[in-house]
Amino acid sequence: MPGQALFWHIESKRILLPDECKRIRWISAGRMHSVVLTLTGEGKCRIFCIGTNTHGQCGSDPVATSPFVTHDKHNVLRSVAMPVDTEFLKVHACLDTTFALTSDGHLYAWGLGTDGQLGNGNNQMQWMPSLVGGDLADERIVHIGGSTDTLLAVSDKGDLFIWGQNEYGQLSAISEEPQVFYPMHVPFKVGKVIDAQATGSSCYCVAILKAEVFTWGCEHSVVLTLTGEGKCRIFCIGTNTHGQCGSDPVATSPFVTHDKHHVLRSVAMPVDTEFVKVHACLDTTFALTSDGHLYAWGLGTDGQLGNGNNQMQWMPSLVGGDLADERIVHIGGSTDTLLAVSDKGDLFIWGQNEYGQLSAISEEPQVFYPTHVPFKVGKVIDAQATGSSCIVCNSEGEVFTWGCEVLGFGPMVTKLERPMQLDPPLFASAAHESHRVKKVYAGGCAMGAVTDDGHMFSWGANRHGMLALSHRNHQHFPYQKRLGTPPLARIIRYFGHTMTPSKHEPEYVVVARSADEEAERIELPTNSEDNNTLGLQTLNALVFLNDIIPNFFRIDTSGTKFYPPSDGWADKVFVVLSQYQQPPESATKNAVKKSDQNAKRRKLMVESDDESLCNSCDSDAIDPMDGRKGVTNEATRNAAKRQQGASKQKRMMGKELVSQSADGTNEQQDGDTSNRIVDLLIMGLPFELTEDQLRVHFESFGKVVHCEIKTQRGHLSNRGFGFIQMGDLESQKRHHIIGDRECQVKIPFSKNALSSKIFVGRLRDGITPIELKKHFMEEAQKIDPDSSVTDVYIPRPFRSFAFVTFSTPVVAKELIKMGQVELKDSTVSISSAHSTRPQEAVHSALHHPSPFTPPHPANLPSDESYSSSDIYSTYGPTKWEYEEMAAASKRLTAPTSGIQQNRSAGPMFTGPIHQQLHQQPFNAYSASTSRCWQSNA
DNA sequence: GTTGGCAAGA
Repeated sequence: MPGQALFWHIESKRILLPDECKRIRWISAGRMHSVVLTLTGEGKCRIFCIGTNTHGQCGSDPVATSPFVTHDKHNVLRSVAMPVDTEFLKVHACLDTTFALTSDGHLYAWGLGTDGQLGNGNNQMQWMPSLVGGDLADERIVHIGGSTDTLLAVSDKGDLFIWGQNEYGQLSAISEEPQVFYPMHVPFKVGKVIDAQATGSSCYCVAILKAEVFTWGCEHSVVLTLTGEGKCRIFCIGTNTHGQCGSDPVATSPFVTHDKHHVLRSVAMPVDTEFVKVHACLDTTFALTSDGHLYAWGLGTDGQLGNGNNQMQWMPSLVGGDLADERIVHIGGSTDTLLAVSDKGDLFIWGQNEYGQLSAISEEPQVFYPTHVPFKVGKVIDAQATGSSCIVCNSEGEVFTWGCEVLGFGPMVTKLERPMQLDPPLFASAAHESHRVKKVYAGGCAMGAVTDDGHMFSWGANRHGMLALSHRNHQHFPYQKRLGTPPLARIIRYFGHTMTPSKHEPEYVVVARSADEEAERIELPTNSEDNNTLGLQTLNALVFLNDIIPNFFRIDTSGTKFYPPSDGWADKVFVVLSQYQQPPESATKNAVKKSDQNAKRRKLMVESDDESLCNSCDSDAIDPMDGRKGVTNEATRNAAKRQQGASKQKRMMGKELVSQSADGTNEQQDGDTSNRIVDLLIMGLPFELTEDQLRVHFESFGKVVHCEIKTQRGHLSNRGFGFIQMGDLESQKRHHIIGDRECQVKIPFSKNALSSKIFVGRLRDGITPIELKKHFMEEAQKIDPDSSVTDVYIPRPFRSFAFVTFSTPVVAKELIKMGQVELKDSTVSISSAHSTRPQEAVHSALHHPSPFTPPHPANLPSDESYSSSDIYSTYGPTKWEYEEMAAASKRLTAPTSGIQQNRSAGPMFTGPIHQQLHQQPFNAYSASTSRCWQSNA
């Protein structure tokens, strides 16, 4: 930004930065002066001060020049003459002293030094910047704080240094003198300090004791802090509707956990002792003391509070049951099932038991007191739980799981009542490497493990791609994640937020390999989230066996999925004609002739042939177990080998049967463009991708007429999007993974395109996005059976309106024409959603925080920091999906069971048919391979 | 009673 963008008004004068200063890096304000760190176009650092210079705090001689003039006759500021020409990261101003921190960790100071603020051993004023000495000499300083005359610095190691004024004894840990003239290391046991500040009479710092110090639940977070005196303070932020933030949700607003100055209020703990860990599950919060006592507050409907009842409780209380005489060292559990571990390595569980994850101790759906489980799993060191399963690791580095859904034993094992050990070689990233696991993770429906040599593995239901595996399939075995991108913190975050969304039970379509009655049969799950449609990605043609009804199947507009018959899929058997089984051309033609002359059906067959072609080109979509791989990366190959070696089970893996390719185009397409060849907008491209690589990718789907990647004006770097024009319509409608990124292929905005979004007014409070989606899905289908709701947005705080977007503008148009619809016993109004985008731009320019605002040190990016936006990242669910998941997680439906495991099986009929179709998955696991641990009980 | 985040040629 140009220097002129930043100015001060002093005595009606407009003070400017020199033209060469193009960017602002940091600003800080003292009592009567300010300091700004800028970067020139060449990346040089320049520091400017403005304001009162009576003590030299603006970096010029107050005797030689006017004490107020820090700018020239053109009102352009003069930069402070720094003794080194290096990179500066930060500037800081306290009352009358100024500091600048270099990128190599040296601190410079100038201005008032009467209380030793300059840290140079004396109490003189000094207008020329000088190096701050004392214990900082051999340290790499990363932070400077202090608003008055007491200063704190933090080194890259997290050590804390203090100096300056000590009139109130705030530095009494190091000195009894009223001033400390050199920075001194303070050996407070506060862990790794990441931020430190001081008032006129007190100091505080935020320290990281352990990574677990900050955890988050469904709608709230909890942080454990230490004061300068080493006192523990626990703060919660977020929704307090169930008292999970530790204040009375009735007496106070359920959302306000801070005072009018936006300062958080600490949770009133019943004991003033040292806390070592805080933990949040969905709507309940826990704090663990150093002497092994666990406290809980928040939602207790499933017995999460472990106090014997099912009440909500905002005041922290001691967790009881079998924990009473134990010294607890760990608390885990991401949803409503909790696990605690004692110092002896004993395991205790309580809370929700709807999926039998606690069936070793109880048959009830809830367990209200922590109960010791006598599993023979060795000395437990870490324990976590998803919404339906548990995972522990022991001191030998062995991992055990039990419960429901994906447990890491392949698609066949979806229910275990007792812990079963995962094969250790699954956790070895190479033959010679360690396979000892030291830490396990669990979210709503996925798990993870980290070995003692730092390798990370994950597995579970891959909802919304939350496992960041470059594909959307469930991961049935531990799969090694290459760390770096995305960083560890982010992956952990996925685990923390992977809620199981509610879903209607899918139907199962019985499909036979041939019309022969003896032929093997398989059940295919329908997409319950999409009207029980059956995806066609892996099917070449479907022939209805029992009866032939013309136009029996309706196919969606993209030609990729079947709508269910009017009386559902049940009680019918279908035959699949696979291209691997029969000569494709004649067989397909015969099938068409014999069974159905319908033109739409023929079109489908042509398209589905094409679909299989697409699949075989899409390297990421290919099963790593399958020989036909394209560019499968090494990690995938290793994992494939590992999985092959680790399990003798025959299994069918591969892509989801349910089609996703319909997502490739979105609501922005209008009726015309969807059937015309147009330029396609490709978003989400890897930044390093070249046009040639993009062309090669799209050429595998057909002729490429035009290919272009957009770059910054005057730069070579790719802006992450480009345009493609394909030679034919069919290859235009694809779902693409380029590099390791899932890219969105869209038809660009057309100026005269109709809007697919409506404004819904007069909504009653309490309506959820899920309810809105469901209702408008029904409304949409009355208008166009092929249409659907693609987005629902309810602005928060609730203002009685929402926005609903449909897959086609026709639905929006018709609903707007209707003007209103009945929704849950009330009438809601419908009107067009007028875009406010131009105003939005103005609004944001006026009201958004200035881009100059320096980030809070605690928010600076680092491997261990995370922002709340991480959970909405490319890899994870969108905000709306997240909200939906969070809401849904409160009424978890029965986990997938039985045949649904086939959802992730496929491609169809290229491998053995599932042998155990009609058996319960638990039975499918043979006793001979079972290493199921039995309870002593 | 009109929007979050995403980010969008020529």
